[in-house]
Amino acid sequence: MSRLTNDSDDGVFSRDQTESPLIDEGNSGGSPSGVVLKKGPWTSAEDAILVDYVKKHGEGNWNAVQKHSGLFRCGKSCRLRWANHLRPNLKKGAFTQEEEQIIIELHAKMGNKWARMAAHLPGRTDNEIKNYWNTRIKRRQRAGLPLYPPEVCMQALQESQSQNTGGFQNGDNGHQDPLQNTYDIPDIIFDSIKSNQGGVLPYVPELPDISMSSMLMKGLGPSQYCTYMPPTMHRQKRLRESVSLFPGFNHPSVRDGLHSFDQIQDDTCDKIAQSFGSTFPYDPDVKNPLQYGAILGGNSLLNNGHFSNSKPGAEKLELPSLQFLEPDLGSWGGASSSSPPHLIDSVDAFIQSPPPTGTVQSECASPRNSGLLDALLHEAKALSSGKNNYSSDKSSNSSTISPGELVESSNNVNLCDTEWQDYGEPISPLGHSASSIFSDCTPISASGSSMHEHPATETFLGQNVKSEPVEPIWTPERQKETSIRSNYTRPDALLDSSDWLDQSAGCVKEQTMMSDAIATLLGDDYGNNYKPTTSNQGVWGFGSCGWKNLPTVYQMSELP
DNA sequence: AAAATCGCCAACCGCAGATAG
DNA sequence: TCTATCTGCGGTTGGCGATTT
Repeated sequence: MSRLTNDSDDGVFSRDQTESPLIDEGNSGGSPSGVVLKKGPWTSAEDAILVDYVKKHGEGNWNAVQKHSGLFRCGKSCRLRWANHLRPNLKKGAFTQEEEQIIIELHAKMGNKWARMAAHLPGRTDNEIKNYWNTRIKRRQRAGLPLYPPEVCMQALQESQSQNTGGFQNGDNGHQDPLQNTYDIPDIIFDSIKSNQGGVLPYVPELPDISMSSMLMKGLGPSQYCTYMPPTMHRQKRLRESVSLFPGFNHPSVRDGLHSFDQIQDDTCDKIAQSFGSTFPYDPDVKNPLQYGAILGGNSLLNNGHFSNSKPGAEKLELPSLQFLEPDLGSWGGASSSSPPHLIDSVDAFIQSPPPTGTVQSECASPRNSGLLDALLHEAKALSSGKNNYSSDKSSNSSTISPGELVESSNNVNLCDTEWQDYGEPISPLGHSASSIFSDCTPISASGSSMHEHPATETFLGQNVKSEPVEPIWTPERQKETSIRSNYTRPDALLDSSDWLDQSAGCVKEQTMMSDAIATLLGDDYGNNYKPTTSNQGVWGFGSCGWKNLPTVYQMSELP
């Protein structure tokens, strides 16, 4: 048959090897002589040969291994085996928490640059990191959790702001030490922020519909909006995963009250869908982050009555890095009538733009295989190209919320507004008044109707917004259940139970949805390992104090 | 107890850049 | 300058054990 079996006298080839030798397709690394090269798992004998060869000849010239060692493996396979398993100083076993944190940070900065990431993790291979990340993606997506902890995004934004190097750096960020948190964020993001501070709200009628919300949805992971989550996962499993992802929930005090944490997500989904009248059909083809953003914007448009012309089947633009986003985007993108949670809306409102009018992606194409935040930055750069087009002409963009409306909306929620002012307003992590987020996320119904009442029309920012409940399964019982559980989505919500009643009841009539959204947005690693840093608090008002109100929000949700 | 599902891991594949001839 | 080869990287697949239904 081949040398594969004939030369087994050296002990290299085990029985399983000779039984089904695979023919190397002859691509790079294949045997030029056409000998049958083995594929599949390596045996210890093969490992020994390879190790011995490398000891003698050093790394490299992998194709010569087959020629000189009698090892019938292609060069690529040898290199891979050596790099991933045989080379010295390899660290085996599960990633430590520190390593995981580093990976998260690195990925936030680099994207899917596994090799670069591996360079920052001694003893770890790119393959390991890649596998870990892919598993993490699956797990968190299934659990409806954001991919990145908030502090990662906030840190990225914060440090980018402080960096202020005045230029968008090239896509190759890997040369910087991510461990130093030198994230490369285009200044455009912060130009917008500064504009907000100056009272000149960015209004970008001609900008592609890339918004901070979409950026956040990407950066934080759209998965916090579990609406796209495939409903196939058993609730118990989701509960398990949720708990595993929220170590804090293992605490008895929390766990005892968490009779069905996964229900939170379901409820969140229900509420969101209910509130926005969508089932968020899954559409894996919709990869357009811009459309994604447009849809997000569409929500804010719903809120303020200026509906966007984002529509189903809009241009499909590829994500620079699809990864886990694809289905997520699709879930949103497939429903023009649907809207994501309010949380993001006011972000959009500040960097709102018309729906994509062209192939913006081509203008801001991220480097190949870039990661989420990476792609995010490129989008932002594209945004920057149109930044100068800011205009106050509201009429030119029916899809844009006006600054005035935002201010107005902010005033509707004095509680949140005040808190944010106390902690750094108007600089918010999202580049604008955080209170506007709260206000937007906190539908103030003039009629006082609650979301669970399926109001045919809700008043957002003084405008009537049609709400199209999809699943008439929302019940007061479920709402109560959800509200209670919502308190557990952020462990710290349990800590503060005294002052929330003092808060304006008018601020929170419909808190549940928002709290869920925020919980999903922050709850993940917040409850896990989010240790607000001083810098976080100081710059963003996003530290523990900055979110002081969140527990209130949750607790308020328990109001009858 | 069996089937289904999932997570983890290892390995392969294809592409692209670098380098040598 | 062109071509072939090597090397590295990222995406994907498949196997296997564990867990769940």
